Amino acid sequence: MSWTVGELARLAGVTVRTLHHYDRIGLLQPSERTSAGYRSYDVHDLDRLQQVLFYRELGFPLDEVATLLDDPDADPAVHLRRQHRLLRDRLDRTQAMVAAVEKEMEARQMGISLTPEERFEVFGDWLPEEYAAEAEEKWGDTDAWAQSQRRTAAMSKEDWLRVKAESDDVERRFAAALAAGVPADSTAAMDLAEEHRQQISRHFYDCSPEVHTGLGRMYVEDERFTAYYERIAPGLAQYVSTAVQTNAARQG
Amino acid sequence: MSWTVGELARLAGVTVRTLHHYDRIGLLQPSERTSAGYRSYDVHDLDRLQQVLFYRELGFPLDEVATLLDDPDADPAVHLRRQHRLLRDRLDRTQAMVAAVEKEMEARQMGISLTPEERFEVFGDWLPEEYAAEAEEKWGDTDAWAQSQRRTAAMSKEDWLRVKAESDDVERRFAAALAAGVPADSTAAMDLAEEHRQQISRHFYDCSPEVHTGLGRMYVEDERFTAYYERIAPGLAQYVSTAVQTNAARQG
DNA sequence: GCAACAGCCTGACGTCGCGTCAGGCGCAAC
DNA sequence: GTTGCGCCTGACGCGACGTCAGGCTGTTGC
Repeated sequence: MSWTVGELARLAGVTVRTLHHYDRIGLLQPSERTSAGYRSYDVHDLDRLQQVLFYRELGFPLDEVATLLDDPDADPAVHLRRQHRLLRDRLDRTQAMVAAVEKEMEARQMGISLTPEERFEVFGDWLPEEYAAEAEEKWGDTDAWAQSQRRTAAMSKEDWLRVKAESDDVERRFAAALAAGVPADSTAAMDLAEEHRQQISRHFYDCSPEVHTGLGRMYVEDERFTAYYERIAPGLAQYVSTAVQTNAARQG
Repeated sequence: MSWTVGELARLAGVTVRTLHHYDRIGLLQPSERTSAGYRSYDVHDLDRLQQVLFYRELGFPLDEVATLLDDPDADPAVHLRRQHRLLRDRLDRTQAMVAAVEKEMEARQMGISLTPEERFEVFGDWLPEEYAAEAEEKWGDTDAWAQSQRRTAAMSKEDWLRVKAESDDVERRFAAALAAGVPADSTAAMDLAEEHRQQISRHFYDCSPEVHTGLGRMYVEDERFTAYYERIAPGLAQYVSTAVQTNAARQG
């Protein structure tokens, strides 16, 4: 059994142009061409298209989709598990948005209004979806990653909220220290950094001082992390980074 | 209280460039400029930005967001209700995708594989999200729309599935008639069309023969509907359209 | 046996929602 | 008074296609 572009397009609910595009960029090349140059897709191509559409729907850029699908040691089961996780993340996120809307409706009915921070909270909940893929790219082959995957996979939504509350707390105390003018290389700041390290070890993976140093560097080098901390308070990314790295040096 | 671009960007989790862009295209213009030309956002701007981000997250193009927000008789409560609905649609859709992934996992474990149609089913479930906005644009001020809104708002997920199964059935029988060479203006095809009309009346809104004629025209004129029917079978859009319009003429 | 027509092909340019410089002004701090 | 961060306005770039234009192919109807 094989399909022409038009047939596959109808089947999958995309346009012919999209399939042309995927061909051109090498994301999905038909396994055959007829003598007249017509594209001919077989069942494996169809399989791949399904995966592509899945990751695309979840917001992955096409080049990342390509690297995910071309990873030689990612069998179908790996993809299915990952997709399952990503979807659950999305469910959680959507539920959070529902909750936010309901909160606003209630507030409105009671005639009160929310603070600016409260109103944008739901948009700031970065951490899951977007980052998951990149993180795996970088550290997918490390023990830490596997360990983190196992632990977080077993976590319920309530577990997540507890973990998030705990880390929010440390972040707030970091921000307070920064605002109070406490130097980033002071003992107080380093103690916060140490607390941060132990949190990671408890909830995600063994975070040695060396690993923590790497994380600290990333907070100022990877703009995603930088943006995350800067949204809490300007200068916080650099502050936490310094505290973490000084603390690691103290331990070592 | 007012905010500079940078402050608002951090608060809302977007970039300064994004706010510049929204200003340029008129989607969100700061209520004031300082003497030096600096943008100054007040609490209403902040309010509007939140709405913009909400609709954007739900996949609306920015110009549609603008028309939604600039609608004079859409008070905040209307937006909240709509957002609540859109989110519930999204929850359903995501849950359907989770179910699809789990179905695949099971199939894989039992060593069987799904049919191509089954595998793309989840991507074909058009109808809600994307269309909702446009539909309201076109018919938001009609009685039919209000009626449909009231009824569908009260429907549970099971109700939806029942309705969908019913309409799928008629669509399949239309496709079978087309495949069997039954003319679109035959009594058999018109009977199917009549069944279609009564389904709409039962589940959504009073669909008079005249309204049904309009719908029929749309099936070939609006490419979204055309695509929907063409995915079931090539030529089905035109076929259903003709059957519906001939049937309406018979009634009239 | 050939005309008609739907479907396929390859450029190539357009669009949307920003990202990313470049070059320059404003203002608060040291 | 200069250092430096934040703001400004162009202007070009990019990802993921949409949308013609111009031409070949393959099936169907007479």
